[in-house]
Amino acid sequence: MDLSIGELARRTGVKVPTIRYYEQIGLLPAPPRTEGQQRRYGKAAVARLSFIRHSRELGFEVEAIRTLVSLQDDPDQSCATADQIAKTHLVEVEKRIASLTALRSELQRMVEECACGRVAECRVIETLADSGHRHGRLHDF
Amino acid sequence: MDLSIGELARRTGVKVPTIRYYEQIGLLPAPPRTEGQQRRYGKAAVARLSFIRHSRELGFEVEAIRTLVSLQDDPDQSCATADQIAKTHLVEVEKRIASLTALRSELQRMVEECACGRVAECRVIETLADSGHRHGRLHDF
DNA sequence: CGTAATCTCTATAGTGACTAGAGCTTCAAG
DNA sequence: CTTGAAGCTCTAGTCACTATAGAGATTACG
Repeated sequence: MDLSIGELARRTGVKVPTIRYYEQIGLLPAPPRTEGQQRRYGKAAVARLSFIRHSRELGFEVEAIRTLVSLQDDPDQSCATADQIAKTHLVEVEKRIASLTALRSELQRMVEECACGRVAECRVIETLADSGHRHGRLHDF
Repeated sequence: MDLSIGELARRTGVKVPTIRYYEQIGLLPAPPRTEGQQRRYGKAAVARLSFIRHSRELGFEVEAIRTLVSLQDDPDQSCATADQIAKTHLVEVEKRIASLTALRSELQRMVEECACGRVAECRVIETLADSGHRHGRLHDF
């Protein structure tokens, strides 16, 4: 096992520049290099990068992952922290689902009611122009 | 009706710097100014900014909104374009919901199975470390 | 009318999590 | 030994804002 960055990328599904970026921000440890300064990775790197990737797929932020990987490195510790991170994230995800579901209904209504005539009668434009909506945060998806 | 930027912000729920940003990127027209160079807005600005805000809430990207506002300004045009934008977005939203729902199940399973002992037996960490997963795109939330 | 509090101005830089490009060097195959 | 893919560093760009600094304008109150 002595993988180039490209090989590691292929095995983990993480792009090459992203791997270098993770190293830069200290999420992935700097690996040994060849004489010509090319990175060479071992099994541990594949495991850690897979962990990071899966965590990102699940929507965990890099800061949360930083905590999770440090927990993983210290297996005698209590996992209450990991549990808490996962629970918090679960709440976030549930909020997003609720928000997107509301959005879907609104879009469906917009599209169904659009008879595709002139804009003057268009329900899509009309719905968007309608300002009678709660003022929540904009980024709640 | 001669609103300061702060007043406009309060009425539409869009933050002051965001309003200036929208003007900068040409989403909101530059309003007239007082002698001291302060922006003053009328009814039309309130309407347009509400439109923009609601569109953003619904997850439309700024580029899509640019098209939508130009459609709104030109009410004799066909609304097929607006309809198309909404439909495309609906498909996107449905994908996100599906993705998040799958994610929720995984998180729920993780959290439920965590006995909160040591990290060595933690299901949260274990699930994340499990690399036996499909390689989809990372940004599909 | 004076002054203090608040608001607004511009400009620049920072956020998160990458992504893209330039211009070079190294490595593995033939 | 040559070729060309893959690697290297570094900088800048993405999206949609958000934050900060330091100045000037406006408003409310006494």
